[in-house]
Amino acid sequence: MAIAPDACVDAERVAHVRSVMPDDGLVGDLSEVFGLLSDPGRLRLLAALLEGGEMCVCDLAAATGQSMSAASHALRLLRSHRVVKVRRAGRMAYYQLADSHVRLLFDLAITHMRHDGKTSE
Amino acid sequence: MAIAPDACVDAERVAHVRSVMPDDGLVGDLSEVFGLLSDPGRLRLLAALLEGGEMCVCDLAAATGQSMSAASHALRLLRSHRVVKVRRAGRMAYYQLADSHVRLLFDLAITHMRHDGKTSE
DNA sequence: TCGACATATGAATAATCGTTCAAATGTCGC
DNA sequence: GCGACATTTGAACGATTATTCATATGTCGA
Repeated sequence: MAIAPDACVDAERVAHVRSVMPDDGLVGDLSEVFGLLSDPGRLRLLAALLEGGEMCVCDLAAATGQSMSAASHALRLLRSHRVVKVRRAGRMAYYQLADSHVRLLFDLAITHMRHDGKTSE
Repeated sequence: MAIAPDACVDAERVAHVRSVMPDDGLVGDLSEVFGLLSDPGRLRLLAALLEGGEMCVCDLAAATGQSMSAASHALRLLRSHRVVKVRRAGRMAYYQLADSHVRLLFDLAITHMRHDGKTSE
């Protein structure tokens, strides 16, 4: 692992940066949240819910172009992280966005990043 | 794959949602960007650069607690997506954040998400 | 109760990703 | 040029992740 060989290191600056570095908990949470948003299928689900309000799994699958099984798995992940919430009515399950930070992030990203310099290589 | 069985589907709503669904290009770019931010090591690198301004690989490795090889690999990824840029001076390589949308996203996320309701299950 | 249906789940495969080690590149001081 | 050094790179391995198929759960209408 070799955390810090003492070669070219500017010890003072490194110490300062380390002192203000967000703790492992925050970094871990952040990376998990971004991980949730790093899949096109899940992104499309969120986009659909942002537009459609409350939708059943079947409609979500159709609107996002994936199988119902895939949609269900993805929704389960999002649900376990409180990004979406479910309302059950009979044999249907209706999903909608939860008021989470993730919603804000996604909303900002999708509105702010339309048409501009690409991010790809 | 089974894109749309015509069972319980509310065809009208599905059609509408599909019509405003961001295209594959945008969705792909977005998921890539979020993917870049979904790793604790890369997140720490960005946090260090946000605080430290411009730093060499050796300092970045020390400040983020990873090997120089790991840091270099991560920086390479971030560089290829124009999230960071490099300035070379002799045998050193100095990295700093680029003025990308990713910086804005990360900045917002890290300042807005400090200490609050967890996102874990 | 029976069969069709909406959704959920588990297990298995395949693909992707992060980390590490070893080695390569290019630079500096002697 | 030689050796030490900062960084980069490639390949290999292990771990995580997405996707699929098959099946399970629970609900509705007849």
